[in-house]
Amino acid sequence: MTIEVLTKRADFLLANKGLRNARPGFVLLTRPNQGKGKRFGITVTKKVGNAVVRNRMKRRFRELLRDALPAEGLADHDHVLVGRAGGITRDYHRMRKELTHALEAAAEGKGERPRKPMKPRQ
RNA sequence: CCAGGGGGCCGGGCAGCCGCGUCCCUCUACAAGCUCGGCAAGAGCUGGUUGAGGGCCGAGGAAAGUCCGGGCUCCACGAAACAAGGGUGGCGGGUAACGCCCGCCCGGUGAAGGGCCAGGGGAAACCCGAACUCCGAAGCCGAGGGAAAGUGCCACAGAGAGUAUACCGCCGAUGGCCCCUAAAGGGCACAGGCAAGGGUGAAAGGGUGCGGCAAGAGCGCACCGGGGUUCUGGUAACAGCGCCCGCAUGGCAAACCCCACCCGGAGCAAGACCGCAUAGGGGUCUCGCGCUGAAAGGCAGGAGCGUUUCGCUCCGAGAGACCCGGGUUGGUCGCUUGAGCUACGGAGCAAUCCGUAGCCUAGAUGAAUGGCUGCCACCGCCGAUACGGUCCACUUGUGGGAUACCGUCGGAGGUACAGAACCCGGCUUACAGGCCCCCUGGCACU
Repeated sequence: MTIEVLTKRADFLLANKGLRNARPGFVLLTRPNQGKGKRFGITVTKKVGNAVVRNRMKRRFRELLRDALPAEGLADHDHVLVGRAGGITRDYHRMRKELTHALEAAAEGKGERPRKPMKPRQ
């Protein structure tokens, strides 16, 4: 089974209404998507850094998700990782374990309630 | 060796595991089209899609800032002139072009050093030589056209700031007054003369010296500066020699302005096509509805093209304003062969250009070009060490001592700035660190 990538802005806005699980390097958003399979997306805002920083963070997150989702991902859910300050400097393997725990918490229905949708950027 | 400078190049490497993007190839599956077939079975070909495997290539010197200049695309465009606005500004060259680059000119700055010189040493020859000042290379800096075309401004301070001025001061020859008088002389600072010195200032209407004078002053002279000009050299900017002028017109043009030259506008969200959507949309208000014709259309008229002339376009029975609704956040093309890169040869001081041969070197779009691990490399820091060198001593191959230096060993760290988004030529800014080359002056040696 292939894992699709989210590309539409509307999908990200919907995911923002799902469960939030924050970790030092990232925030994991999960939300059921009515049987469209496992999908993922990555959000790194300009607040985090310049283009080099943002691209590097996206590559690391993509690597984390590629490793984690097939086994640990939630079926028929959208997964969105939001970049935070420590996303680059934090040890990769440590973040990998943190992602596992975040996914487990999401599968059990734990996590914060959704925040209010942010104002559209750009 | 000392001193002062300039430029170019690179900007981590290797290995393992896993992964991404374009393109190509093989196989598999699916349906389609075409051809061949007895129009049967079937075979072959073409492009597409799904999946698997393999191969090639895959960020920068600034990809950045978006400050200039182009290509390309669309819009406007009949032409020229003029106006407006913007830009550039020593001269020559290079270039597709530039506000860029190269060479040169001018002004300023510029180390060691040199000239002049007070003075010192010396019997002399000669030597040393302060301050001021002058000459000093490469390099660096210069919005570097015009201030005798015009207008304007020059704050504060100051007496006076561009028709110069007279506060302190100097003088008071001449005239006046006073003293003493035979005469000479002396005094006062009244008339008046002066602008040297002081003071103010960013700037005081050439500077230094000598003469001159009552005191002064280009008043006269010498040198320096400045202006004009003949000639010579140079493509030119300009430079040099000579002659003349006693000096007559300070700064600001990044204040207006004048002169010369250049310039249509918008940008790949350009633009083209496909799909979707709208169904040639709806509502309200205002103004208008001339002639001809069956109609299409034509004419009058109106509007626009910066202006003018001729000319062109549109409307011509509808037009305008406002509100509501729809589309532009799908796809394909544009999209990478280009002022291209490399090598060799040639022209040129150089920027750069010419010739020949070879090469094809990212095309993503929630945006590929990577993630993790190990080893190495480089850098400074901390610590250890007398094993090698530097250092000291002498018995000249031994001893001593310190960790300041180069090595050696160990440790904890760091490895920058930064990510193509249509493409080029520049500029500017950011940058851990490494490598290389060159210029100029001086000293020493050969």
